[in-house]
Amino acid sequence: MTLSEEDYIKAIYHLGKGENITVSTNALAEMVDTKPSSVTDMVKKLSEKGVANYRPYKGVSLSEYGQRIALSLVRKHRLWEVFLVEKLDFSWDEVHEVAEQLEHIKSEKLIDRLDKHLGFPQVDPHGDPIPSKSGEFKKAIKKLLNDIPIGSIGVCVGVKDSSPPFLKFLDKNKIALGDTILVLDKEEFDGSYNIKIGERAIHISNQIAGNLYLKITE
Amino acid sequence: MTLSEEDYIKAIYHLGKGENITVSTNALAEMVDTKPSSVTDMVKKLSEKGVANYRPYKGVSLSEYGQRIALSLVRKHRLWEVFLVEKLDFSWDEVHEVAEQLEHIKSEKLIDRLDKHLGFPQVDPHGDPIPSKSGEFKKAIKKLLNDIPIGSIGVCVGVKDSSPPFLKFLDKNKIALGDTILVLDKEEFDGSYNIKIGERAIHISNQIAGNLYLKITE
DNA sequence: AAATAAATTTAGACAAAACTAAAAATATGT
DNA sequence: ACATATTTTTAGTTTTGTCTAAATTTATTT
Repeated sequence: MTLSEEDYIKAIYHLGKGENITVSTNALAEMVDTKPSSVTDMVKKLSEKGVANYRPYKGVSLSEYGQRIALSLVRKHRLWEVFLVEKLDFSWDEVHEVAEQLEHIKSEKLIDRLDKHLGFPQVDPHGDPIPSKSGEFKKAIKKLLNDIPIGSIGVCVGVKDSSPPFLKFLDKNKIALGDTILVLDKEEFDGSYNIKIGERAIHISNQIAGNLYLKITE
Repeated sequence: MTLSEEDYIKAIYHLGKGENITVSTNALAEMVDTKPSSVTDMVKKLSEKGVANYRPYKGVSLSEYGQRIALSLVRKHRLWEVFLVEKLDFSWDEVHEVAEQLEHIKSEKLIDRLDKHLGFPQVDPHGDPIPSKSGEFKKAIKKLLNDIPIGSIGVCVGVKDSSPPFLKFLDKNKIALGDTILVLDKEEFDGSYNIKIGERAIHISNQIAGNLYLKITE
């Protein structure tokens, strides 16, 4: 696959939310930052190659084969993101652009070895799961901390309330986006939580918990 | 610079041996695996861009600017090679193809961080020096072990005699291509050497030393 | 120094991936 | 249901990097 073809495949995959949903020409054009007419051309080509199923005026979806390719690209992308954060000290929000380039490197051995080097990580720095070599992976969902079962592990991916006092609280308690959080238990009395961030256990009110989004994989 | 342009720049650089030598169209065509007529086109473009100096029928050389680009590509290539060997356990001879792709990734930060992650290596797995960020670097030369000064450090890059008995000797003594060798001293009596391979000190005859090529940087 | 050989360039085409403008199909509003 | 708006496709160009074949320049022989 060429670089462009791979970009389209990934775009179809992401617009279809991982399910095998048909996506529109316009949506695709927006996603890959090009004109609809260019999308029509490319989508015909992908269809001829057996990567996608295209019906004029009806949209495109990925074939089995196309999905395999998409998952392999997602796998590469997320492994590189882990590498950038864990080994090269990139921050949470700097990795995407570089991973977007690295995911196109063609070498099976490279990815296998990278996976091993990183200790076979299950999720990327945004809490999204990394597909296995054979393409299996669990879905991730974003939920408020007070809405997920005790014992879950998730990655902090956002806040509901972004007022200065709340952000200040997070800062003071060293809770940052990208942190991995384990939900230890919940107090029946006031609905407060004991959670663990890395090696550090802390206690937070129900109100705090209700403003923290975690990404968890079931 | 596009991928193709970068490939040409690197080819001009390597054919010119790092010096600023004028390179022929045919030689370039062979190097980048294309037809001479395509080279003519590209070389005109590079010249217009200020990357190269081209005179019809006379050949091309890199401009100052082109040389800076070439050195940055060489730097990236060699750093990635170190990464592949040191961190991902690739062997000596598997790294080139993958590094050839990785060198085109565009991110200054990525390379700076990679450099740091690797401990600011001075040479790649083939014993070739890694240019600094600003483009300085020492030349490497290939010499027989019995032809280099005591105290030198070099990387084993080849053998003069490749007969089975000699290769067997190397194997038995765990001397392999890519090994870093320190020349400790030379016996006046028989011209034999004490050398250190990694942490291991061994003794070899002058005849052995005369058949081992090391790459050293002065 | 003329004749031949080799290297290089020019001219014209092609494939990939994009674009613009116009046409066709589908969707929407009243 | 008809008119209009939106979406999508078609047709025809453009750019990048390549190619082939022919023409030109440079190098080598004799």
